[in-house]
Parts: sequence; structure tokens; C-alpha cells
Amino acid sequence: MKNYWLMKAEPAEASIDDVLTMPKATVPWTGVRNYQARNFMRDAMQVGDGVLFYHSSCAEPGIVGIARVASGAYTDPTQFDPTSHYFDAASNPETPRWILVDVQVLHKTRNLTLPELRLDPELQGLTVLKKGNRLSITPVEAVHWRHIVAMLGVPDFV
DNA sequence: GCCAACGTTGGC
DNA sequence: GCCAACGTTGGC
Repeated sequence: MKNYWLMKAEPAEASIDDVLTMPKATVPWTGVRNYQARNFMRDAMQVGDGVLFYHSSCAEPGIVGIARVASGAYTDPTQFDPTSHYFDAASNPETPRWILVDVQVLHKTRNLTLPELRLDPELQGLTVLKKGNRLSITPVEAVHWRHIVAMLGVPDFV
């Protein structure tokens, strides 16, 4: 049973266009430093899960592409790099605290903006629309996933 | 830049 | 274990 996710990226750091320039349009989803988001990657994500690629902290936040989970969870190396913004001095290499998965972009889409998402009655309950939501990785219900891929006119690969 | 919401830390 | 203080996220 596959799952669906919304994953936030800051375009200033790793936009969908940046990812499309990478080999196989695949990016190691580095920098998650929240336990709830980490646990989703570690415990619930499977290769092949559907991903809504979301741009946050930018002029026009919204869903900008469709992606898939392309690897299982593995150690996020940036936690051990003192020069990295994501360095975590408290993490021990024998029991790494932070992990990541690879995410592969399948389709860049138009920007389905946050205001548009909010206006759609069928998307009520989408976690990213909830007040105070800050989680960078959130589960998406199958009914919401199907609605969004249909709106964007991309094949539902999951 | 502001601020609401939420997570984390640390004193007790 | 409680909770105040502080830090971060992220829309606006």
C-alpha cells in the first residue's frame, strides 16, 4: 500500500528547477531536523510513494511538481559536517539522529498556489492548509492526491 | 519585518 | 513532569 506526501522545499535552497538539473532529477532530501518529519521518512515512506513538491518561504508558495520517493531512508551526512547549516553537534555517528530519502521529480507542473489550494472545497483537510502547520513533510490522503494530479493533468503513477 | 503557531530546551 | 523562555517556520 503506497502512501502520498507533501514535501516542502525552499526554492532559494533547492527549487524544482535545481532538482531537474541533477542526475535522474533526483535529490537527497537533506536538512530535515524535526522528529515528526524524520519519523515519517523512517517509518512510513516507501520507494514509489507519491510526492507533491511544494515551494515554501517564497513569493508564491504552492505545489510546483510531482515526484516520487526514490530510496529508503539513510543517514543524512550534513549532520556531521561542521561547515553545514544542518550540522548537529549532538548527533553521534554510531547512532545518527537525522536521516533522509532521495526524491525524484517526475513532472514539473504549473504552480498550484496556496490561495488556489485554499479555495478548493475538495481539498479541505489537506494538512498544509491547516493553521499553524509548519511540518516540512506531511501525509496526503489518497483522495486529495488524486484530485491534485487530475487538476495538474499529470498521470497518476502511484 | 511582523507575528502566530509550534517545537525544543533547561531550570526546578 | 511542568512550564517559561527561546528558536524556528512560513505566510503575509
